[in-house]
Amino acid sequence: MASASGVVALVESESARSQSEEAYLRIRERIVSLDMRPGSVVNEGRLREELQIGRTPIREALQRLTRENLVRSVPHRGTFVTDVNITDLARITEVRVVLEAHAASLAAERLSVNDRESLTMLLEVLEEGPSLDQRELMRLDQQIHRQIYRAARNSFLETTLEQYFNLSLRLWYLVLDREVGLREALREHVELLEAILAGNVARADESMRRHVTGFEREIRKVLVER
Amino acid sequence: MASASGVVALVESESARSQSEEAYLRIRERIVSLDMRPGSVVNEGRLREELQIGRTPIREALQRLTRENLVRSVPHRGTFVTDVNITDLARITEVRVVLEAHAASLAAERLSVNDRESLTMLLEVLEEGPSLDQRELMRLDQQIHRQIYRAARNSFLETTLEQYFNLSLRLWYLVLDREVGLREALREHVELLEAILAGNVARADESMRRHVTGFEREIRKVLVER
DNA sequence: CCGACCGATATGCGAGCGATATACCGCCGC
DNA sequence: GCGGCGGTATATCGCTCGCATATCGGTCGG
Repeated sequence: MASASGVVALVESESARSQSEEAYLRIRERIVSLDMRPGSVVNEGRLREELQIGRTPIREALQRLTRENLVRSVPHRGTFVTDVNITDLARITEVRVVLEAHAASLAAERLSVNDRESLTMLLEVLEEGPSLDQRELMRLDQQIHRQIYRAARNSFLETTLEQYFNLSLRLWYLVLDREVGLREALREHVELLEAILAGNVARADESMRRHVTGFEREIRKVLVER
Repeated sequence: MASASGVVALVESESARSQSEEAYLRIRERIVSLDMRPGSVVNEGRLREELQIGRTPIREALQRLTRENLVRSVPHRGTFVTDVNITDLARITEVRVVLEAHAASLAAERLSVNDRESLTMLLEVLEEGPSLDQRELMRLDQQIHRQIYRAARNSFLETTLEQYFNLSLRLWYLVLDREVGLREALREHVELLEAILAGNVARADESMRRHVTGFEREIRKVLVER
């Protein structure tokens, strides 16, 4: 018995505890990575057979995604993946700028030994940045942001930022194939991490503001010409 | 049939569309107003009979409240109203300060004619502030904040702030009977509204920061001596 | 006195039923 | 013959209900 559950835990180690959580994470991944395209309909029955998960967990996952603005549900008409538009991009960025900057400030202020170590490692990876392709770059960006959220030591801030980050991440996926000028984000990241590691609160705040607004500018460029 | 549903719609006009929503709002109200005390167990069956609502809607409401940190659910042990402590107060305030201030800035920047009118009305009510008791004061504070959220014209920011506001509101209820020095919040409000109405972004930002941190200071005073 | 079993309790999940809103189609009026 | 309208059909959803499962506390046996 114990060994069986041990194996299960091992197999599903990454994904989930409850089926609800599992469904949520997998559907979210699909939406963020554009595997389910913006504006397309979400077919509950189809998800059920594809994920091999019952109706209740799927339903709960969709409700959660609705609250996070990744899907939109119209009572007896259907559920749709949220569309992408420039207005939302601007609104999301508006919030992200102040929250991310604040997180960076707090991280600079409260940096623990462990967090310092993690950020230092990320900085080292950044140094060899030019050898990375867009997907690796994106993955690295994720790690950096999430590590900063953790380092800010505020669980409320962390979960809120996680939500907004996923919304932004989908936008990045949208422009992934057009060689968009997000490589200069590398320099921004270096500056940002150095500021945090130096405990320079004001500069960390400032750097993160530039980074997030720069991100928006680049995404917007590609988005307007669609 | 049509008339019956019409009557129902009339009776429940304010509260809900779906039973899920109804359950959510009513349970949230109970928690925020301390009718369900922090740390107490949430009995699903009891809620079911008290609210005359089925199991699924209650369950969905509780999940939503879990996401908003108003209840905490431990897998097969029970669901509890989230406890209150000074650390959380500090963390919540940390986020609120930057978000509320940003909302105030945006409101000052984007104020529409209608919003201007609403805020002007609230300002007039404020002028006769001293005649208000604590509960009315609290209600007025709610209206002011929510109106500012709306005036900021950013739906993402609005929903996020709504969540944090409810968390804070519960803390206010906690100290409601001790005549706590939140009356000076009146002056802060006046200054805040005037700044927004004048379109003074920097001052709106500044005023809101003072207001939220002042709020925290007062709550904290009462909280530490418990 | 300690450990293991067992019942109580509460949640997680699945399937079906009734309600509802839309879409389509046929009919009526112009 | 064409356009507007009402009725029916269908798909989806919200909710109820019941079973499976996991954890805890108490008790019995060693």
